[in-house]
Amino acid sequence: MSADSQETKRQARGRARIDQILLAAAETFGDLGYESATTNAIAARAGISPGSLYQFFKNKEDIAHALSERYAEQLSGVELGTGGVEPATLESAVHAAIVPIVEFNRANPGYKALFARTDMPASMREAVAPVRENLHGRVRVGVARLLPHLDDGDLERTVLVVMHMVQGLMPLIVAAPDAERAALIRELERSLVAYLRSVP
Amino acid sequence: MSADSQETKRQARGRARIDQILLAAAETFGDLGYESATTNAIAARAGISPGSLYQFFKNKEDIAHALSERYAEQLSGVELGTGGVEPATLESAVHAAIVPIVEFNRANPGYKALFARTDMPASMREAVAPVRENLHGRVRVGVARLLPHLDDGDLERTVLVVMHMVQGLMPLIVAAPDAERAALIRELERSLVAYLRSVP
DNA sequence: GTAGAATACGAGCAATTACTCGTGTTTGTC
DNA sequence: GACAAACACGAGTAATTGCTCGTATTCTAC
Repeated sequence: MSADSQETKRQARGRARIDQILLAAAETFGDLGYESATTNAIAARAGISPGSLYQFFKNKEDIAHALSERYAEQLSGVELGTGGVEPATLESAVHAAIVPIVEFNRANPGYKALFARTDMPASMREAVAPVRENLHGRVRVGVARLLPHLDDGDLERTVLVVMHMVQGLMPLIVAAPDAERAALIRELERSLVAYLRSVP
Repeated sequence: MSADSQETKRQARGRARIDQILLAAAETFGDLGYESATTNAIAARAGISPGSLYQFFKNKEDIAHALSERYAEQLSGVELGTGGVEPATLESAVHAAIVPIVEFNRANPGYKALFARTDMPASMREAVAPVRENLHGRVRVGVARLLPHLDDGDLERTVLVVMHMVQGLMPLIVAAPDAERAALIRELERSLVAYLRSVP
């Protein structure tokens, strides 16, 4: 996935460049969206030349993939629950998952440009697989704990519905002013709780 | 909004061309998405030259806008309820709205390429305004009837949440195979019913 | 029938953009 | 210090694409 097929031995300087580039890419994707973000703009934002960018990433999609891996790592470090303690209610379980997800989305403007989109060119699907799988797996575990009686098919479908409900409302939440955002988060949590309770 | 500032008097031939172009645009948008669909490809699909296309639309965005207007018209003709008869239950009211919306999405593959996207370039927002306003207004009427006690702010928020829940699940529903689609539609309806019942 | 408007063509322009390549500099290793 | 590998540059290239323009044909109004 990296720039070279036979791994090049990165120097400290090179690793720092990769960080710069991924940061610049995240910002540029966040500002302009994936397709409108040009590789030259990313390089400029990172303070390097276009040629240097391609020393570390073999193409634009490779940048998206690396960024996706980085987001997946960061997400792995985010607790989406009550941290081992059994949640008292469904409400508190949902709340404990939604709050950090919203924070993550707010803190990473490039995230939504890559993942919070319904239309995605086939080439991008593969690039963003790391994050999707990370989240999907964790949501499945959470839903299975809440609704242990579901069979595989029903569980899978419920997970998909939950993820799409969250994804559908997230742009609204992130874009809203502070006061309205709190209200929207309550709506999202309420819709999830109500939905999960309604599962037979 | 049309190609010319001082309206040109369309002949029957011209109106037929506009129909061809909008049909070709809808198909091309549906296949490739808005940005990847080239005007030359639309012209080719419509069986005309690029030059002819620009006799009727001043640019690509103008095509999207005209298509949006057409979708808005078609949607106006779609009954999103029980047709004057008071619905017996919340379930039946939701069902009566969701079924035709899903059908419309399935029948118009270009629709999702324009509207069912979370990231939308600013230039496109204006182009798709006709459809958004049409749907928004009708959903507001429906929600206000179901939840007459909501004040303006709560009503508006509830409408937004409902629309984004539908929009979030629609790609899943449209893409699913027949058997799974029926199950997903049930999930969407159940989540909407549960959410609306949970509104204080 | 004729003038003018509408329709039609398609080669090609101007701008954009992902990416390359020749060249030069810095770093790690011995 | 010498050598190779990593890093860096940025002008340039090939391809794409939205759109134009000169020209030719068809329709409508009178």
